[in-house]
Amino acid sequence: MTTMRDVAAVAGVSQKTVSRVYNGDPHVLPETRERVLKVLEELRYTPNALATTFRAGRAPVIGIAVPDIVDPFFGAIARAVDEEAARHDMSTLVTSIGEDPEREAEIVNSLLTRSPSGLVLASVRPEQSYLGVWLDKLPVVFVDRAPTGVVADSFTDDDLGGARLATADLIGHGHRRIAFVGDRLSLPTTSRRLDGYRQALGAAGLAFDPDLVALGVSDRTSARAALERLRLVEGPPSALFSSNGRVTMFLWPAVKDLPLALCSFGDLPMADSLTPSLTVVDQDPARVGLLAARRVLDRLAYPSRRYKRKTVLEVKLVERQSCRLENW
Amino acid sequence: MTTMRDVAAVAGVSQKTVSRVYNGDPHVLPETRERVLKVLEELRYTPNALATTFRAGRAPVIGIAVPDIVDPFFGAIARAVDEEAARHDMSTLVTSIGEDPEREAEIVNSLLTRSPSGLVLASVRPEQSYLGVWLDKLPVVFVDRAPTGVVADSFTDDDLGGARLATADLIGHGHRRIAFVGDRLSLPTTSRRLDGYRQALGAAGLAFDPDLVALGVSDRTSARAALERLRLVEGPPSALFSSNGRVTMFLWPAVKDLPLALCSFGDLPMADSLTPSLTVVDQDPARVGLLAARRVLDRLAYPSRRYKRKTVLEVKLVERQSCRLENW
DNA sequence: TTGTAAGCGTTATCAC
DNA sequence: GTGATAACGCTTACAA
Repeated sequence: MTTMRDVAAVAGVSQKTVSRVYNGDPHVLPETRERVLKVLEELRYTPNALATTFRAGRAPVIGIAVPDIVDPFFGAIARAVDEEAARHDMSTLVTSIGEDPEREAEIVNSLLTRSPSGLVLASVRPEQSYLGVWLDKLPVVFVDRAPTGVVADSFTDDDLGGARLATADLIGHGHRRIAFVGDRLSLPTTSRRLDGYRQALGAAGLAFDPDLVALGVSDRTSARAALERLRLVEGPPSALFSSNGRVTMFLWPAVKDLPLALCSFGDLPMADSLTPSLTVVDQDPARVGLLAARRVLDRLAYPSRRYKRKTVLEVKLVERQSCRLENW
Repeated sequence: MTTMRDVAAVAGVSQKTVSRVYNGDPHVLPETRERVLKVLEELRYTPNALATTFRAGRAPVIGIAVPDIVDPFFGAIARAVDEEAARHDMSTLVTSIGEDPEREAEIVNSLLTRSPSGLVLASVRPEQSYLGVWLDKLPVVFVDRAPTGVVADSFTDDDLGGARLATADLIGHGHRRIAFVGDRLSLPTTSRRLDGYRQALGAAGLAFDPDLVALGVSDRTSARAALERLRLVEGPPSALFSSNGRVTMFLWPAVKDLPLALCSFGDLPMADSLTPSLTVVDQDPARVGLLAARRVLDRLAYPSRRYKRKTVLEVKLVERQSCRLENW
C-alpha cells in the first residue's frame, strides 16, 4: 500500500502537504495541489483507514446488537441502520445477542471494545446498567425496547396503544374471553402490551382473568403447551392476543386450524398470505432503524445539542381474517 | 483509559515489560510479572483495541456482504458467521448489497476499506473481477453463489441436484407441464437450477418448453405478471418450480388459491404452516455460514495450507402438500 | 503556503 | 530478563 510518505517523496513535498491536499485543505498553492494530486493518482493512494481510525480514537462504525438478526423485524432495523450509516461513510458491526439475558453484557461489551462511534441496541435484559461508563463515551440508542436503569435515547413502538387497539378489535368482533400469549414479562414490550391488553379489557367492562395470561412461549413446543393449558381453563378463550411476531410464529402452526381468533402485535413476512390471513398491529422496523441511526449520527455531529430522549412511534392495526373467527 | 505506559510507570518497569506480561510472554521474572499483574488489575487496564488493530494491520473483524440481511436465508448465514467469529474474539461487519449489481463493487470495496481479516460474500453480480487485488490480501469466501472470473473458496448448495429433485418430484406427482419461475439467469444459482430442471425433464422424457420459463420475478407484481403469462401459454403448466425462497414469497399470494402445484428451492420461515403447506428443497444456511466462517479463520490461522476451493452442500427435498395438487 | 515535530498505544528489534 | 528505541500511517500543533 502506498502511504502519504510515498506520495510526498515522489511529489517532492512534505507528508503534511499531501495530507492537506488529500483532505481538501485550501491552504495549498494550486500548482502544488496539482502536482500532488497527480502523484496521488499515479500511485493509487488509498488512505489506511486503520491509521485514521486509530488517530481519531473511534471507528467509523455503528454497532448494532439485537436479539436475533434472523428475525425479520430486527433484520429490518439492522438493514435500515446500515443504509443510513453507509450514506455517512460508516459501516455497521452487527451482532445477535440471543435470548439469554446473562450473555448480553459480554456480547455487547465485546462489541464496544471495538470502539464504534455509536451503538444501536435492542436489549434482552430487564435493565442495562452494565453499560455504565460507555454511555458517556458514545451515543447509545435503544430500539424496540426502552432502557431501564440508565438514561439513553430510545425509539420504541406504542406498545400500550397497539395492544389496546388489538384487544379492542377482538372485543369488537364479539370476543369476551381473550387470552394474552407472550414470552417474558421482564421485557418492557411484553409487560406494556399486557398493560394495554388489560386497559382495553377494562374499557370494555371485561374482567381481567390471570388464567388467560400465558407466558413463557419461546418455541413451538412451549406455544403448544400454552395453548393446551388455555383450552382447559374454565371458560376457555375464544381469541388470542399474541404479544409479538416471534410468539405468533411459534403459535401459528397450532392455532391456524383451531376455531380461535388471533391478533398479533407485530407483522410476519407472509401475514397476509396465511390461511386465515393474519390480523396484526403493524410496526415499522425500518423506520425505527432509520431514526435510531440518524440519532446516533446527529449526536456525533452535534454533541452539545439536546434531544428528546424517548420517541414512541405510532402503530396501526391491519385487520385481516384471523380476528374474525367468531364461531367458537 | 489507562495505557501500558501508565501501568509501566506505576509498576516501575518499562512499557515493553507490561506488554510482555499482558501477552503472557514467558520471559519475565515471576516476581516482576506478579507486580505488573497487580498494577494491571488496580488500574483496570484494558488494551486499546484500535491501537492493536492499527499495529496488526487488520481488524479482528469478518466482513459479510449479502444481498439482503432481512432475507432469513442470508440472515441465517450472517448469524452463523457472527457466532463462529465471536468464538474467536472477532466481530462482523455486515452490509446488505441490495439487488443492483452496479452498486456491489462500491459497497463491498467500502467494506474492504475497513481492513477486515476476511470476507464472506454472496454476490449479486455475474462476475466478481472487481475484487482484484483484494483476493491476495485477505481470505474471501463466497457463499450461496460461486465466484466467476476469480478464484476463491465457495460454499454453495447443490443447485443442480436440488433442482432435479424438485422437478422430478413434481413429475412423480403426475405433472407434465412444469414451469420454471426465477429471477435473473445472471445469478449462478438460478442458471444452475434451470439446468437441473431441464435435466430432470430430459430424464423423464419430457420436452423443455422455453415458454414455461418465467424470469424477472423481483416482487409481487412481477410474480403476478409471470403467472398470468404462464397461464396463457398453449398447454399451460400444472405445476411450478420456484427457483428460490424469495421468488416463492412473491409468488405465494397469487399461487396459493390456484390449482397449481408448487415446489420451492429454498425454505420459507413458515413453509410448513402455509395452506397448503409448501414443498421445498431444504438448504441449511446456518451451516453454510458456519463453514464459511471456519474457512476464513482456517486460512488466517494456516495461511500456507491448501484447501478445497469449491464445496457443494447436499440439499434434501422436504415434501409437503403444495406439490400434490394434481387436480388441474 | 509549507514543513517539522510530536504523538495516538501497541508491538518488534535489538541491545544490555 | 529487561528496557530503550523505533515503527505502524495519520493528524494536530506549531514554526518557518
